[in-house]
Amino acid sequence: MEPHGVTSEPTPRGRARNPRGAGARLHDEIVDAAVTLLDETGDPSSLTLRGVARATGVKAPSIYPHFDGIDEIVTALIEHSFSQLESDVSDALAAAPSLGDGLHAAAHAYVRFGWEHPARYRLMFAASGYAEHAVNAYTLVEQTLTHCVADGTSTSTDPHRDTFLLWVALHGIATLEKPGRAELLRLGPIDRDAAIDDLVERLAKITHRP
Amino acid sequence: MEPHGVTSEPTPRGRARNPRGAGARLHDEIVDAAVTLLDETGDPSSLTLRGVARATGVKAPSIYPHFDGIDEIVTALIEHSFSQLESDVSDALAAAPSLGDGLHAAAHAYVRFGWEHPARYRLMFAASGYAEHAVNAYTLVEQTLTHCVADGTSTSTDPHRDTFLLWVALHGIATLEKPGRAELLRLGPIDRDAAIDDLVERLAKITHRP
DNA sequence: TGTACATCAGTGAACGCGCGTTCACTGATGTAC
DNA sequence: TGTACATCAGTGAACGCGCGTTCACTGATGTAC
Repeated sequence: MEPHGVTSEPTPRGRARNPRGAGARLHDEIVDAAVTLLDETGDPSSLTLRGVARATGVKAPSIYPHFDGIDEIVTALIEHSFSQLESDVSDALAAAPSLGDGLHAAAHAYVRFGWEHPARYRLMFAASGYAEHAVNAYTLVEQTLTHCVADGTSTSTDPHRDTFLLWVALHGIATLEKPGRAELLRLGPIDRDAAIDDLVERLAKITHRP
Repeated sequence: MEPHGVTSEPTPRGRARNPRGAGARLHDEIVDAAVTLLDETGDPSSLTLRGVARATGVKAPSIYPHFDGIDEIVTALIEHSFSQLESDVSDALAAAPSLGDGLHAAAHAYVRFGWEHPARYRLMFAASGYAEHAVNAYTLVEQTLTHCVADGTSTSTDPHRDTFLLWVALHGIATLEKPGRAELLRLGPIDRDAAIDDLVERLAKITHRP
């Protein structure tokens, strides 16, 4: 039993103070906490300076040595998320046994990111400055598609444009959220994974399936 | 000249008190003000009860006889917006000289709504309850596509699924915001209106152009 | 080796602000008699 | 027709809350001598 009215919380949330030279560690802990907070609440308005501090296990003023305000934290969160998305996509491409497989795998990886982190995915593209980041994954796909054309896997006559169409469509399916939603929409059962494959084939003009 | 320090604002924002039986008028004025506020700020966090009251030209407590809180206002805003989107799409369909033209026109109308009201469009689909509303525009398109198949305009073998693919793709291009963004993205000049036509043709399998 | 001091990571207390919500009110307009 | 009253649309003042931001501080750890 605790003494009356005393709830024991000596260390804040189990976070131990960082050792001497490692103050910079808190910087990354703050970004990680913000990511988790957004993923768990699903609500961008939960990203307040005090809220992120709480989630990090630290008091609000401790944020300032690392970030000038919530906007800088959000910027860091977005940057972090884009590089995660980019490596998801490039890993999927790299692991595939063929170029055609690679395009399919990359598309699934891209959409999966959106389905698994819907609030974060939305925030990434809601900000006006997503341009530079998005371009990386984009050019990766465009190059692959160009190779597919050289290779005979695709009959695209304009890989640049077709990559754009594919990207736009994948972005759409990624933001219309998870499988299971189709039933909710009373559209009858639609296999969303198969839909991704269809989009790849029709928009990137992949002729023979893996 | 005004007397010292006195800014003349006798009537609040030019709004005149509603006449006797017409208290319900304020209900619609509040929704309209919320729509305008969201469209103009582009920021869903601007939708606070006090903010909407200000935009309506009324004090905060005056909201309560009409709405229980900001959530009810947002619900009304979303409903209003979906019926606007739905009539945009069905008007475009109705005005077209042929079924194939109709599909193209409907697609453009749909995407235009997203481009012209980006924050509102996002909010409509961010809410978890968009299902029932979205289904209306969806079935309208599905019926048209089915007629296109009967008609020979489309070679689709599964209009239900292809409508889904088309919708998803249009949703994608609608949320990636306005033309002009492509240059910003350093993707080179991509004609976004032509992209919409491409999506319609490839995903709804429209064979002959209007 | 001991000790004074500097540095570093982070806290506590306080502030002003806009928010949501309540309650009693005001003043114009319609209605009963 | 006149007058008392009810109703209706909306306001003013106040509250507690979480927010962002500031400032002086604490206490542990490394460093100079």
